[in-house]
Amino acid sequence: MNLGNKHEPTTCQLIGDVLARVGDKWTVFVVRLLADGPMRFNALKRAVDGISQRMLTLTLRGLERDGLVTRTVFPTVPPRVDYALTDLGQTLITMLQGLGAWAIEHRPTIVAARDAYDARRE
Amino acid sequence: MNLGNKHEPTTCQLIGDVLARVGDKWTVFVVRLLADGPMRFNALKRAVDGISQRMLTLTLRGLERDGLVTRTVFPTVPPRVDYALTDLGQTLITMLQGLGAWAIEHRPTIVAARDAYDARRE
DNA sequence: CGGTATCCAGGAAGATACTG
DNA sequence: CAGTATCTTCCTGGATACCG
Repeated sequence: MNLGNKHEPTTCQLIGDVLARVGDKWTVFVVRLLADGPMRFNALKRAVDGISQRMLTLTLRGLERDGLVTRTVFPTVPPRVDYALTDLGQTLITMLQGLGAWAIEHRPTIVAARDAYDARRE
Repeated sequence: MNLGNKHEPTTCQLIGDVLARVGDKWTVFVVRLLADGPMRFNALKRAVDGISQRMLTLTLRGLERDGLVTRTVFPTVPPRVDYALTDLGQTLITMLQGLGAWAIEHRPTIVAARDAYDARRE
């Protein structure tokens, strides 16, 4: 960890923070789903293929903590909990679209470079 | 958007790939430094505070493999190896600037949300 | 239904030592 | 100088079981 002695974080470190938040295994999927509207816990669990209950909980807690997602409990029986993006969370969508566009545009190049590299080393 | 198709990668998964590449602990720092021009191995090591030789090597190999960075060996004594961004690597810079702008703009909000959350749970 | 609590395996990353 | 090799430690995430 390199938070040095400077009092102001560098842009690099800020980017690092964002990526630490958004760059984990599941966050993008969850945020993307919530972009279309609020969802219940098990709806998310079903929609995000392969996620464990534990990881969904952790992901949602992290997003909630950073003010990107709200958690609303309806005290019914059986209980119901809705998750929804906050305004701040919505702004994330735009950024993710940027990432998505870049990914779509350059993926063929990257795959080709990867294959070439692997062939060279094989 | 449709997420059900399992045969072609969804945008979400593409974004996930990008984040897996760029979202690790050191990549952003290295790319940011190379944005200003080529650098030698030890220059990078000195500039990226706290990185181990091992992790710098791994980071650079990964970037090289994906065609984001070139590795040029000068067969001098002592040896000299320059790393530089490729054109593809340059396009990453723009994206990182987007992330940086988002981070700078919303960081206060996130920190506040985090503090509020922690206070609530404390 | 919507979680927690607990255990465990596997990979990521640090420290250190050695090499062309 | 620019790495590789090895060891170890730490953390992430999966599986499972249980609770309000």
